[in-house]
Amino acid sequence: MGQAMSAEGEASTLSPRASATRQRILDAALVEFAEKGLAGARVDEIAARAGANKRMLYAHFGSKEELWLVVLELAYAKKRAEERAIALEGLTPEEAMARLVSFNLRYTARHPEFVNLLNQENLHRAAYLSRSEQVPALYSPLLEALRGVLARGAAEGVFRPGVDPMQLYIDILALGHFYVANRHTLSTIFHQTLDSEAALAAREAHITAVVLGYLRP
Amino acid sequence: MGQAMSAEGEASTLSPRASATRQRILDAALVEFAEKGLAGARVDEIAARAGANKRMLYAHFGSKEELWLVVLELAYAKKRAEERAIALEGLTPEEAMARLVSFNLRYTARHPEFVNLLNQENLHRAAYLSRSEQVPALYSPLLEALRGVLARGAAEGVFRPGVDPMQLYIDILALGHFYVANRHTLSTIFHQTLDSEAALAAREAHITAVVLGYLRP
Amino acid sequence: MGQAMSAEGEASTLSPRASATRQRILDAALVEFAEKGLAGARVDEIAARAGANKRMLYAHFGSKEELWLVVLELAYAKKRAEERAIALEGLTPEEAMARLVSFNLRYTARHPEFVNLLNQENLHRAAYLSRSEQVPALYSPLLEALRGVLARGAAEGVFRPGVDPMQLYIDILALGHFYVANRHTLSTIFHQTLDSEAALAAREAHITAVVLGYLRP
Amino acid sequence: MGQAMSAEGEASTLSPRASATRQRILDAALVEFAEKGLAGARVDEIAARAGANKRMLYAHFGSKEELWLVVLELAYAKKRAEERAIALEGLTPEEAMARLVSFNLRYTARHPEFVNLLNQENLHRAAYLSRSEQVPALYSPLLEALRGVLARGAAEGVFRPGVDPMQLYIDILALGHFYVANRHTLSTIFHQTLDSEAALAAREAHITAVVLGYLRP
DNA sequence: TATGAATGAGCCTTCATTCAT
DNA sequence: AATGAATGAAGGCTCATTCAT
Repeated sequence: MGQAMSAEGEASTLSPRASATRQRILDAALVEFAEKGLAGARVDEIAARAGANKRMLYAHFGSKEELWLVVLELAYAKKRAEERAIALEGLTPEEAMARLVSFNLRYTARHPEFVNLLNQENLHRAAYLSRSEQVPALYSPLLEALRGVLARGAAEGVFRPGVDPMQLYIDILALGHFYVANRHTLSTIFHQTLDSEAALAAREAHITAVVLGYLRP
Repeated sequence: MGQAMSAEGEASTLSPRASATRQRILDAALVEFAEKGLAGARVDEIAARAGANKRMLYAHFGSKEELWLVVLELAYAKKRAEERAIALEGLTPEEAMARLVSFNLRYTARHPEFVNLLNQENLHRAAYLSRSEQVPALYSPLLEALRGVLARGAAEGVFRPGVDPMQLYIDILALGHFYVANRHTLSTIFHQTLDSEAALAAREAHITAVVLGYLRP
Repeated sequence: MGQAMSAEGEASTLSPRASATRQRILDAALVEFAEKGLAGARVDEIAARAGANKRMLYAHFGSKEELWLVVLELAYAKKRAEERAIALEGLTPEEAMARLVSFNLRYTARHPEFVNLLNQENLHRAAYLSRSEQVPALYSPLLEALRGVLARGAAEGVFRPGVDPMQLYIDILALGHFYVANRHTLSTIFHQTLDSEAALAAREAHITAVVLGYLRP
Repeated sequence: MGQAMSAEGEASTLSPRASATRQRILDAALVEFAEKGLAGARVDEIAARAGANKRMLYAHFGSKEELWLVVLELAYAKKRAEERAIALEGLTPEEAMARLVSFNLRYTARHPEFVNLLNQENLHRAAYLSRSEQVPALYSPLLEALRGVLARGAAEGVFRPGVDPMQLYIDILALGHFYVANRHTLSTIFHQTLDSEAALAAREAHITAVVLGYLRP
């Protein structure tokens, strides 16, 4: 993974030069889409940022909307790849849960583009994501892993039983994602800066306590 | 701010006819902005939906962006007005908390426009909201009320002590708002419909349990 | 007729100013389309020629292709209106036929735009014309009138019997239209100028002789 | 002219492979130009149809417009080659004339690309053809042959005297070419299919009768 | 000879905004 | 107060053509 995982298959058939151009366009598109949204993003701007010709964007991706989908898929894949790298099985249930909570908050904070992408995609009622086959496939293993941790915790008597893994994963996403996604409006209405490392650490401690507190038997 | 302020403020100085036109434009703008976002919304479409002339839109609001701000302020004000109507003081701490959690989920589900508006505004780093004086003022009383409930619960021994009311309120918002805001992508990646009343009721029960479970001493 | 017969109905509902703009766009479009064809015509150029804003073109006609159809319909309607004004019934059969032949050659020569329009439309396999309801309706009366002349001539013993009016009308069109439509390539391959009034008069005499010579019993 | 000249001229100096590529481009260009016209034709599409690289097209022909000229010249040359093969001298004057009429209709019907090419070239006022030295040279012999037939017919008392061979040849072209070139619009306005073999045979009989009927003394 | 990648100009269309009435 | 017409500046996309290999 790591390197942004070029829409597999294509990379191998492209010349190094074309592949590099493609990647620069993807990088630029991610920035532009995250900053301006799908409707607000400008194709000219993406091309300029990529140091590429606009025509190349169309040669590689066909349209602004198809480019959006590829960017979205890559963003999901990248996050899931990092998340998957957490070896939940080797940790105590509490530790595993804390790591998941922490990872999601920290990843989101490190990658605010991701939340913007998701918000936009939801504005479009997931019209693009629903055409993706690869993204949903990324989440089945995650739910299974989470189910395992919950079962283990319940068996060990450290977690309450009967917790729905999907609901809990949504909680984990929500507690981190919402904070980051809404940091600007929240900062405004609460007259506080939520972007600082201190604020983030406080949030991390708090939401870890929320999840673990809830899971107590 | 200034002339971009709340509908009520101006209503008194406008003729009934002008006031009605203004209101129809606001209603239409809310729908259009919520559906398409700020960049995606079309001024023509708003005017058409409002059954008004485009020129009127400019006469009343000056520009698309100022219209956006007014719509946003009204959306915040409306939600807070309903939330304020919950008489937290007359309820047990647990009941008060459950009501807050429930209200926020249900309101958001009833008004998905609101989440779209917030997402868009965050995309713009709260650039418009930060020009509003009205909205932040709506949240100080809320935090005070919440602080009261937490203190009461701690004093009665039913809540853990030391809970930060702002963090908790963000949790409450997050657990409901994120679910609704991301229902399309979540439905896609989890192969489930999250829009149904049954799904919503399940979510309501779950997040109430999360908040109250966490608050246990 | 005369004045280019604005796509009826609409004219009455448009303000004089809008109607004038619309007409200027139509006039400009006819020139541009005739000179460059549908694909070669430039919307910018049409707007500029019309002294209008490009946006107006879209407000009135929706797209370049819809504009094309309107221009085409008007061109047909205009020619048929003039042709219809020939009172065939009051003439001897020979005279009526000669007038039809002559009119078609002269009209085409006066309106070379018309042949260019038709050629383009045929290149597109009549894709636009086939969406028109008004144009085909213009030709039924013509065929009836021609059938009447042929019958009269046969009855009087001056025309051969059994002549198909459609085939004959196509001949009349062909003998005039082809000459004008292909005057540039014909001039080139025959090393002669076919555009002059003298050449046109010679052609007129010749094709009249052809048609009447053929019709002899 | 020069390097844009006929395929044969260059074929001898090209490698077999290059020659084959050149020919495939010409074939593809004929199809594309005939379908879309000069402005509507796409260089990418021609190269793709030819299974060749776009760069090859430029290497062989220099530009889209020069390619157009070569295609046009070849089309003329091909038609004239077939027409020349009719041994007019060995036929009776009537038979010779009938053969010419028939050939022109049938050739045009078999090669509708040719009429599209001519129409486009006329749209451009023969700008490309006028740069050709080859094509006009093809038509002098034809006129001479036709003049011979007419003289023979007049001498034998079967044709009227004084017929201008050029005018008559234009008639022959017109009666066939116009029908084929305008078959789409004619079918539309006359509510009839003119493409069928039956329709074509009827046209053939009719225009033969027209020409021979006219030529009667 | 042949190719894939790249380019810049330009095309059709749309937008937020303003003018004239 | 309200309207229809008009505008100029992009915006997404495509084209003929050329470069680098």
